[in-house]
Amino acid sequence: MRRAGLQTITDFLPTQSGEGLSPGTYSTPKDRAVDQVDTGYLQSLLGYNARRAALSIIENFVAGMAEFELRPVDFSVLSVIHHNPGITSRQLCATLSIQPPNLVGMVHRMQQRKLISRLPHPHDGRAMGLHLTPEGLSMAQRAEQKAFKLEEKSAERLNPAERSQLIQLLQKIYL
Amino acid sequence: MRRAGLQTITDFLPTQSGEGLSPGTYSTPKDRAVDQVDTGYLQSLLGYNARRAALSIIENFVAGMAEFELRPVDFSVLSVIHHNPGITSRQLCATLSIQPPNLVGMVHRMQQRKLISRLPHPHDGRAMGLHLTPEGLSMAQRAEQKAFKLEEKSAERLNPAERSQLIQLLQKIYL
DNA sequence: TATTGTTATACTCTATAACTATA
DNA sequence: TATAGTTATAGAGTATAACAATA
Repeated sequence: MRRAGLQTITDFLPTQSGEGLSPGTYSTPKDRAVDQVDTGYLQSLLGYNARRAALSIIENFVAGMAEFELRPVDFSVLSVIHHNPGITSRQLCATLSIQPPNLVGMVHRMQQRKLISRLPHPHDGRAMGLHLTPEGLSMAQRAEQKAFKLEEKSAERLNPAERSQLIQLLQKIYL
Repeated sequence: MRRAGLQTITDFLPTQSGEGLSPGTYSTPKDRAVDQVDTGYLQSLLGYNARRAALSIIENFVAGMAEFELRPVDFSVLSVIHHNPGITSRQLCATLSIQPPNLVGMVHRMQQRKLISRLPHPHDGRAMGLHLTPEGLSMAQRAEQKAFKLEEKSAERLNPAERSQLIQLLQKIYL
């Protein structure tokens, strides 16, 4: 299964922070072994750190949400419907940057699990409104509670002020 | 191609920050349309923000590195070899959390592009040391310079102190 | 017996094209 | 003509199993 693969890095990257390391030239002795790998340069890159931290949190999240059989994306879908009853597939896709064809299966499976129901849209005959069933609501509430505990675990080395500042800084990047 | 897909969310998630929103119960009128999607809950989750920020940076990075034909992972491989000449495939895999079979092709392609060379390991006949060619060194230097510019762009709304604090906080999550 | 590098391969995720029904 | 939802499908990423060569 690929979900465990979220711990893999494969995507990461960028560039130097304010006082970062110099990209300078390195002498390359071709006959010496590397005993300790120097990751200092990558660790000076914001993108590398963001990716690594995100993967760490996701890994923890995946493990903790296994009991509900919810992948991160499933949790998000459930949660967005929870807080936006009647939302359409299209709105959900726009909100979570999911391609419409890729949402179809997720919604279908959640419907089979009796977590969500699709009702006619009040004034658009093409669309369907997504709602939680009582079971879905119960699971959303329990999953959100669990998510809170998992977040506490991931951020255990941050105090409340740091945690909220971290979120603020992250939002300055992408919002 | 999938690289563009990095803007897709699919993975995100977690839980509530210190003073986050209440997961509480919501009334669900089944006959009303959603006009404005409320993303407040997800935005209170550290993991969601980390994932979104990482994707934003990656998207910017992918676009900016296109001129070098380097994906983020290629950049990281090149950069780690740059700063650790003679590193083995195995060490590289451990450093970047790449599965060994998935590194083979990357190394092979970079070798074909004359960016890296593989030399016998000084005291382990099974292993090969990875080194940059002169062309590889030149590209690593230029790419790292470009990465710095791209990072400045991604973090343009952060001052130097905020940028370095963001990195510190991220490292408290995963290190 | 364990490890390095490798091949082959399966599975998951993501994107695009094209269709239908309705607006 | 444009949009919501859908089907089919291609492509990229990631994982595991198994092997030869060397430690």
